[in-house]
Amino acid sequence: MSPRMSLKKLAAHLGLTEGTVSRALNNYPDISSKTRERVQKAAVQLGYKANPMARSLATGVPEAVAYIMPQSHSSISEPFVSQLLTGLGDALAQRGWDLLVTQSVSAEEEPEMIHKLVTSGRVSGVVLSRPHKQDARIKLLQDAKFPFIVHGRSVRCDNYAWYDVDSKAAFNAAVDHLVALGHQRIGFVGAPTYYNFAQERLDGYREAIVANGLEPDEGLVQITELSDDGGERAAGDLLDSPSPPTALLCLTDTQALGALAAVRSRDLVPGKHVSVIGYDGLRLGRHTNPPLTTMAQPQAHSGRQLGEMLLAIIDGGDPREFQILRNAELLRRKSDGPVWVNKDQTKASLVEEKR
Amino acid sequence: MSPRMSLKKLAAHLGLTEGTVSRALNNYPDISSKTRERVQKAAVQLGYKANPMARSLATGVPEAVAYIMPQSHSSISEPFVSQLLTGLGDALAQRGWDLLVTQSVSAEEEPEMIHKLVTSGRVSGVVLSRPHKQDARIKLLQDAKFPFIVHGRSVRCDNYAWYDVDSKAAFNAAVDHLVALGHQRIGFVGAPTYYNFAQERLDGYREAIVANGLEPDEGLVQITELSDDGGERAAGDLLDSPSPPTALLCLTDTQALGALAAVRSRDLVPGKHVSVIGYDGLRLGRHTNPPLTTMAQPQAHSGRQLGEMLLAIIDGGDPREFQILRNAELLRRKSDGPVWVNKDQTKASLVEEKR
DNA sequence: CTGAAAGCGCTTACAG
DNA sequence: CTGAAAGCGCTTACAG
Repeated sequence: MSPRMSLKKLAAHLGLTEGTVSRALNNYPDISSKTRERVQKAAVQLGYKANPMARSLATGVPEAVAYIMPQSHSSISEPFVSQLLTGLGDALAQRGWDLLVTQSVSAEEEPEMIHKLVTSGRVSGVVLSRPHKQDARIKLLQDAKFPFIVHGRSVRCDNYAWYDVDSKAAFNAAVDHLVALGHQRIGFVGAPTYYNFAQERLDGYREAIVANGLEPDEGLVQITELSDDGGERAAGDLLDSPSPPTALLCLTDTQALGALAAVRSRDLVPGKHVSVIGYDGLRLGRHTNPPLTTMAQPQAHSGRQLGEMLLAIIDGGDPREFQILRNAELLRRKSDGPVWVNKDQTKASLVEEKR
Repeated sequence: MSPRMSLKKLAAHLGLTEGTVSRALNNYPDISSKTRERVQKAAVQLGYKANPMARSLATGVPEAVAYIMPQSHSSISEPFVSQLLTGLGDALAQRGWDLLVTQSVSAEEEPEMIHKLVTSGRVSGVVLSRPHKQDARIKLLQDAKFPFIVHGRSVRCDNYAWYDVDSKAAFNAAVDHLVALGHQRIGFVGAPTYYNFAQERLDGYREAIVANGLEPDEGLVQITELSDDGGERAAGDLLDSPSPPTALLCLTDTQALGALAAVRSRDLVPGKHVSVIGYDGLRLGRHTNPPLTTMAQPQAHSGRQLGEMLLAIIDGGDPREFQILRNAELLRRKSDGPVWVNKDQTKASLVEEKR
């Protein structure tokens, strides 16, 4: 490792001034193509790369972007962040930019953290995950006119950039599917609705219940935490109720894992006695008992898209022109099936009997 | 958002020079406590924070560290990187440092990438994952005398810092456990041994086979890729062999997921007809069919430890003093059990019959 | 087309 | 104890 190359050394080596070398390297049009080539060749030969911090300081443009990690609720569904980071990193690498990862200890500190990030001058933009319905972080970023993009949407999402999957449509489709299988009592395992995606999915569920001419029953919806344990508890409560659902629709695959456990622990067979459908399309759903039917999000690459859009916005693009809505698709594995009807006992009485 | 505070403005506001204010902020001893307090109070009031890039440029110490993401082989086991990042971030946050995340497209580019990182001056240290037996990246970092720590170890690991779990001991324990259950033919589902952990675990397995007085049989070891599909194929080959194993020891939980599938698809019951043991202790193992017995790594916090150790090394600590070896523990769920013996047919003939 | 100079926002010897 | 100056490694008007 030679003692780190610098502009000064490179310029001296070439017998030029630093300014000229810098302009040659940055492809300024007013440099003769001859010296430009000479400079660029020498740069690669001597392994010269401009120090990004010095450059950022001089240009005022930090060549980095920050990803705010969501606080994890469950260690299970985190393949997402890894995939997202990979995609983001790819997009940034195209331009030689860096990816910073930050997190806040608590939800309350998030705005404070965003503020620091924005004023710190370390990054040119940020990507947010899992927005709340009313998201203080988004407001902050907007007020500061700071480039950002969100993975998901808040309620009012017309005036910023986002990438999201249509939760409502997905839950419509899931309900339709279950109804087509004969289910009339469909339970919903949800999460606190300050998360906008939790609200959207609940809305999608309710909407489809009505659209299918079923009786809405608030006793069929359970709000719980975003984890397998939460899903297990909520599903258990639903199954133990006087007139239990014959199908369980869960907010996430992680919750659905718990729901499967709840079903099994009552000596019922998921996919036979009780249908269970998750959302996310995590690969690990192939290995559950039984394999989990789920509304699968479109393949990966969301990270890359987010990265590219954010870059475009940093370049001056209008955030409102970067709004992508994708669709989830039903991925049938083995945890759903026709409503269970026994000769002389209904599903409800079967559950009754098990107690 | 007021027009970003600067040292200059703060100094003007206080009627002091930038130098004095800077020293007061950085707790130089030669500043009167009176002005120090006055300055620090004003700084918080006006929300002044030194620009990290400018500061790094001036001090020569980049206040950031890079984590090199391992190329992912499977989207399943990635909860690790998320947890690791969280821990690392926590450790760095104590000092107000940043966490950069990078990745290489291919294994061949890794050294090149490391080189760029080191010479770029953006970070003061790096953390590496999943080293190879002979790891070019480690050599590079050592030659450059650049602070780093590795999550895992290469073969020669006496002269740098690392955090690892004792794979060999874990696989000894797993074999002992299976032998105690009566297993004599224990299959091994592994991965390419350029990964040092793959080699260590294989060594641990072999060692224990011999120590338990069993006949080593290379026909019982299968090397495959680090994914559920890989595990499924390898386990399938083992089960379909003329004299199949009665137990399968897998390099990772992800592979074990595939092994479970292979067992089930042959109408055998994991934990009854064939025992399957994984390694990692992923929570999702609670939801497999049946729940996966595994050698569980010690609880989280490895990220935090790695971060703290790296910081200590950057501060001038001797890397050799930062080497932590932890132990995995057998986490029995439901995929292991006594060797299967039927009245009039052995396990082997049972498999035979299934064909 | 290239050079000389100022500046980005800090820190840190060096004086006094 | 504080001020004045130089410097970190770049970029970018401004001259010529």
